[in-house]
Formats: sequence, C-alpha cells, structure tokens
Amino acid sequence: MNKKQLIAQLSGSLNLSKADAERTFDTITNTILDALKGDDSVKIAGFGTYKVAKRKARVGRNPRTGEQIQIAASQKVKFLPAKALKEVFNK
Amino acid sequence: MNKKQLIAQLSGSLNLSKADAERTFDTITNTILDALKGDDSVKIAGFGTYKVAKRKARVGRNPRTGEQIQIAASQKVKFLPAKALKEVFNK
DNA sequence: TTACTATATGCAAAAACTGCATACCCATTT
DNA sequence: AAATGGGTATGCAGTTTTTGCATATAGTAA
Repeated sequence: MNKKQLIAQLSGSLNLSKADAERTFDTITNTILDALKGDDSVKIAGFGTYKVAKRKARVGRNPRTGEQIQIAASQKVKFLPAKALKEVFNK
Repeated sequence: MNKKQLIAQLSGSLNLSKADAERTFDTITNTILDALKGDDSVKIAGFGTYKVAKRKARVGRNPRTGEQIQIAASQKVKFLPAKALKEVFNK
C-alpha cells in the first residue's frame, strides 16, 4: 500500500475529501517529525515509539572493493513496536 | 511526547475536538495496521515505510540464570525512514 | 488504580550498515 | 496518457549493532 491508497481509504473512513484526508495525514506526520527534531521521542500507546537514535562514527567497508571506509556519525529514526503490535503479528 | 500530548497538538492544528482528533489518529494507525496484517508494506512518501519483517528462530539466554533458551521465529513491524527523513536529522 | 513501558543484566545469532550499479516502482509533469 | 525523474529495493562481504530471552522494579500513561 502506498500513500495514495492510504489516503483514499482514510478519505472513506474519516468521511473527508481526499485533499482533506491528505492534509490531515500530513499534519500528523509533520507533528511527529517536529517532536522528534526537538530531540524527543514520540510514544504512542498501543502502536509504538518513534525515537531518534544517534549512531557513532565507525569504520566500515566497501563490500565491492573490500576497502576500509570511515563512516561519519549520523542519526536515524527508529520505530519500536508496542507490545500490542507484536502480539497482533505473532498469534 | 506521548499520545495525549500529540492528540492535544493535533486537536489545535486540525481544528478538531480532542475526541475527534484521537478518533482520526486511531483510524489512521488502524488502517496502517490492517494493511500490514494483509502481508503488505505501507509506503509513505517523504516519511518512511512500514514492513512486517520475519525473524528467524534462534538460541537465546535467560540473562538471570544464563540458561540457554530456544526462541521461536516471530514477526515484527519495521519502520524504514525515507531518505528525506534521514536528511532532516543529518543536516 | 490499573495498564503499559523502560531499564538492566549476559550472551548468541540475526540483522543492519557501508558503496554502488541496476532494476523497479511511484509521482509529477508535460 | 505517456514520459521523465527520483526514491526505493536488491545483492554483494564483513564488521558493528541490535535483538531478545526472564523477571522485577520504577516510572509513566490511560
């Protein structure tokens, strides 16, 4: 499922136009992103937690050439599924 | 940020009551979950992709006793941040 | 208050990460 | 509707990172 299909379905369930459904959806993702930018984590009970994980610089390797490479520190968004979410997929 | 705070903020941005904001939010997460249950992945352009990842069975350990334990195969929801999302946090 | 979530422990094995080329799928534009 | 551009998936190896086990406690949320 891609974003377009998701929006179409939400448009139905929420009784909104597709444009409004998309606006609503974008507002939510942007709110989550803004919170994460503020170095926060976003916990959503029953769904999961979004966290910004800091990754240290380290030595990697180009798998094609085998050559060693210095990898810079970086950050990435991690999603930790809530307990309820795991159970859905393991029962 | 927790769910309550997120809902409060969305209530403002979306010009909805908190109850409606929460209903809207829950509808979205449920829609995503349902899609994932159907063995699908959910791709959201500019945000990321939710996927169900299969995890193999393996040998674990009770950290309290040190005893070895067989861990069954399982599934978990993975979130892969989109390129745009990574850039936000690395610039 | 009741429910969920984080933490903390040791350790084995799975999985992620890196560069990069190709194939592919999606979205936007003409 | 078709074309184009861009993000994303895949595969490769080897090292780093994460995962997840049991369980109690502490903290937070509904």
